[in-house]
Amino acid sequence: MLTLKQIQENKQEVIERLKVKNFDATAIVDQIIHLDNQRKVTQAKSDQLLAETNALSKSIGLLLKEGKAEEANVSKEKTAALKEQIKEETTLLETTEKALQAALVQLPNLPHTSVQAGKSAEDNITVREGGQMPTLTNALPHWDLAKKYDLIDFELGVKLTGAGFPVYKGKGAKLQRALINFFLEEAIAAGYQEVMPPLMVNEESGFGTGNLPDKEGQMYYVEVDKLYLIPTAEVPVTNIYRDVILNASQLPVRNCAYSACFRREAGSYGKDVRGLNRLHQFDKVEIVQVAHPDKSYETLEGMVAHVQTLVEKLQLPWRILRLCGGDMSFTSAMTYDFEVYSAAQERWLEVSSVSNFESFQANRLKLRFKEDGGKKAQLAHTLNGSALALPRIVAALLENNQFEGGIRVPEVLVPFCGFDIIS
RNA sequence: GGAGAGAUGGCAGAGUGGUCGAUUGCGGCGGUCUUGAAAACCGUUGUACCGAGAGGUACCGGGGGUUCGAAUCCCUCUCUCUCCGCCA
Repeated sequence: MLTLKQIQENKQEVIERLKVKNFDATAIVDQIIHLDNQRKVTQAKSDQLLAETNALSKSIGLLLKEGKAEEANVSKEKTAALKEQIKEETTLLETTEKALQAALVQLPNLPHTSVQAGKSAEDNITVREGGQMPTLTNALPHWDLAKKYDLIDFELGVKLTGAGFPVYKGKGAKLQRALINFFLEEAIAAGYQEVMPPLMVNEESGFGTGNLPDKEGQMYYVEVDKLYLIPTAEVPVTNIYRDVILNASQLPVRNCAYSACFRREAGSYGKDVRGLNRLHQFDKVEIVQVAHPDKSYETLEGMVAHVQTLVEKLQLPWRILRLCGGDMSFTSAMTYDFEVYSAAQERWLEVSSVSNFESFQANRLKLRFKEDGGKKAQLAHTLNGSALALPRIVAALLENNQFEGGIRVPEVLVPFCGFDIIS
């Protein structure tokens, strides 16, 4: 969430920049400023009353020590009246703070000043592209290939769990492992430290990365234990740094993690959910960084460059989009999407999203750092990206590399899976 | 799941109703000494909010209560440890 300081000092700018995300913040910003001002007044009053009571209590202690019980009793009566007032003020303070918090979490992150306005995916800008476009005729879609070579069983997944939970089999399963290991090794070689996080998180973690309260319905929830299945490793990995104060010399912190990801995907339908295009459970390697505010956009470019090497090594046709304000997530200040082209579906599939959240998550997480020798802790910047999400990569690999005799496995994966042809 | 013990500052560990934001040790930072280092010695060392400042307020796992006053007493929740049971 945005900081109160940001909103108080740059009210008009906040409103203007959120227009780029098609968000009218005027009413909420006014409400926040009003509540914050009320909070300050209320706190000043309540602090002063508390100070008076504290002083009286101290004097009562001294009086009793000197055996002046009569005088002590007079003071005790005085505190009774003060306590009434304190209760009133603190109740008001609490409700004001709650209302303030409720208003604050409604504001999306400010898009970076260079982000273009726009309504939907159509307004995204292609910043780079590469790879060979496929020239296949009569290419089979990946769901047919998966059946033909017995790689993925969607119906079996329906039997075991439900739609969107495929069962990978034989070389299909091994290809998953190979991709996971390939992505992890690439990330480690690029300087990321691997972590293997829990697949469920508590409510605090969901709040820290901005998944709660607004995306509640997108996560699976285990009611009895009040735990959420993670929609991405971003959630547990970023929350490692919740309530942490780092030294500037430790930045940037770089982590990578493989995890299964769980998404309810309520409201999705049609060709978007066919085959591997949109699943309730899928595998992903995620990269996460905590960066110094002055360096976070450099960091973002570095992460984009890393993801680019992955799609290049896999020899897939790729392009990088910079998302317009309207297509960006609630929490992001700038996002690049990676898409790969799939030969049979004849369309671009999103396989990665790399974002800078600036201090938006850090503010919720209380993730801060201190300049070397500095006294004051300030909010760090957080970033993350998929590197990469498997299902659509698999879809594109199967579709683009098919030939009469089978499916060719990209060279970089052969050491990881042990075969070069699926037949 | 049953029984018991515990949760205090970066870490260790005191503190069982008042001047305790908290003794002390270690670690960190600064200094003295030294050619340099070590040792020794001296000083310093939490976070947030309000305030122009002086200063004030809150925080001893979370929440609630008793009291003029709570790290300290009571209730409750969470977590950790030990033993028993079960188990990948």
